[in-house]
Amino acid sequence: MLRINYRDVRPIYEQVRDALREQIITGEIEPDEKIPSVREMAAKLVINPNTIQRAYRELESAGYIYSVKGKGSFACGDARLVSKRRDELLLQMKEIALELEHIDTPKEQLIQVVNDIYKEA
Amino acid sequence: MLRINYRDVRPIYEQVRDALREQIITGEIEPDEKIPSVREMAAKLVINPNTIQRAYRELESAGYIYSVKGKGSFACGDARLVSKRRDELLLQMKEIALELEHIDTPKEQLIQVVNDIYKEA
Amino acid sequence: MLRINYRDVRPIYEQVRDALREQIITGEIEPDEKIPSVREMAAKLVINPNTIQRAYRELESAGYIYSVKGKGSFACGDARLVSKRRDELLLQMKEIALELEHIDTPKEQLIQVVNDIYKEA
Amino acid sequence: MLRINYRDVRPIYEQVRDALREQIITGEIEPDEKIPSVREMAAKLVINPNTIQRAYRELESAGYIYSVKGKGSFACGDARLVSKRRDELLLQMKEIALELEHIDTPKEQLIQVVNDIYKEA
DNA sequence: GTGGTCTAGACCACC
DNA sequence: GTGGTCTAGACCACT
Repeated sequence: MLRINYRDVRPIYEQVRDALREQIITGEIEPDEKIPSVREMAAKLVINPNTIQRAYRELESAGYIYSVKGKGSFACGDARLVSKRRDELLLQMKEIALELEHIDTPKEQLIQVVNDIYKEA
Repeated sequence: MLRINYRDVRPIYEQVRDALREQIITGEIEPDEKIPSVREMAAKLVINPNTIQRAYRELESAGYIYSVKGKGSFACGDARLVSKRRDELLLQMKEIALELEHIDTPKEQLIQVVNDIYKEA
Repeated sequence: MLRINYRDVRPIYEQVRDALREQIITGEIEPDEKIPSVREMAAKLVINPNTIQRAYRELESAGYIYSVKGKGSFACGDARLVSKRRDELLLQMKEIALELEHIDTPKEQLIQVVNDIYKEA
Repeated sequence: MLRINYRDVRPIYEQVRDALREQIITGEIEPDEKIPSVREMAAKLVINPNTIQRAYRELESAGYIYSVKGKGSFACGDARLVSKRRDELLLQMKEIALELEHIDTPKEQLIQVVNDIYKEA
């Protein structure tokens, strides 16, 4: 279940956003399944509704959920959106790596960054 | 030489800003060397002075140049600028790698990107 | 309410920026609450929209608000914002105290300033 | 004598500037005494002349030295300039302390900042 | 001459 | 409607 950790370094809206995204990606929330309304979620977690709305807004613009006026928000099951986002990110990473190489950054430092991320996970 | 590419997706002020930052970091522009005045640069590139000034302003607040009223703008040359920029880039890369990990991208794909860059060089 | 003082030595965009930052930090503007659009604020204060936008742009790059194209600008409410601002101010104070020490200002004068502020409160 | 420390966290121009200011304030360099030209100083310290020029420029605008075209730069012996600068800085410090008090910063933190500065000196 | 601020008005992309 | 970029032209303070 979704739980807020106030000691987390991430802001609350990121915790909500990431948790829901995780549930959608893993299939815990099925495609086109309804997710709680902004008000329900805000009441359940005792959080400002604006914060929930921000999480939903980002999930929608990232293509993980879609909302239907008067009906609510629903999980989006389109795997192609994820793949498209992955390509964008890999391209951005390429450009950053290029500039890092250009200012003589040892390759090991870049590898280190990647390893650190995948170790924590 | 600094040249504007109107087909570039980046706005003009970002192109100017990034090109100058590059020249300062690589030492092409010497420490405390005077850079062209806002009006000179605007005339040379056939761009509105306001647009140049925005580029200069962002470079100043990022610590790459400093401006003196009535005198001009100067490069903040310093060996530490390179490591500062490197830190910026590594942080950006970290954030991108984090999101890639979140959407279940195999670690090997990230390593591949890094390897490709350093192989070409 | 936010009001412009034309006799203030600070430029207009700084007055707007500082006033909004204050409201966000103190919680007068709630987390993720929508703030007036660039055009609304410009109309209300009878100021050019470009000037308002500059204030918003600086607030965004400093992490106090976030803007979404086509939707509006929103406060980045977070308890950590206060401690962030406190760190900024303490750093500024440190630099000023350093220069004061450099010109042989007696330590007692600096302590006096601090005491005066906290006595009034 | 003035010596550069490359391990110092301060940039070179600040080291030069602060060292000269110190010598002027303490009277080691007498009022209206000529200080080395930009080129002489740059040659002696094996530093980019631009960097020396920046140090001199800041000392001039801060009122510690004055330059006469074709003759060189000279120490400024006017104590009133220092006193004026001190007042400016104390005023700035007052404003910062006011905002710090406003966001419930414990008075001890401000005192701490002052103490740290005067301990190092 | 220099940097810096401000206005007025246009255009774009996104929602 | 929204934020964002760009232009044209004015004015100020400082050197």
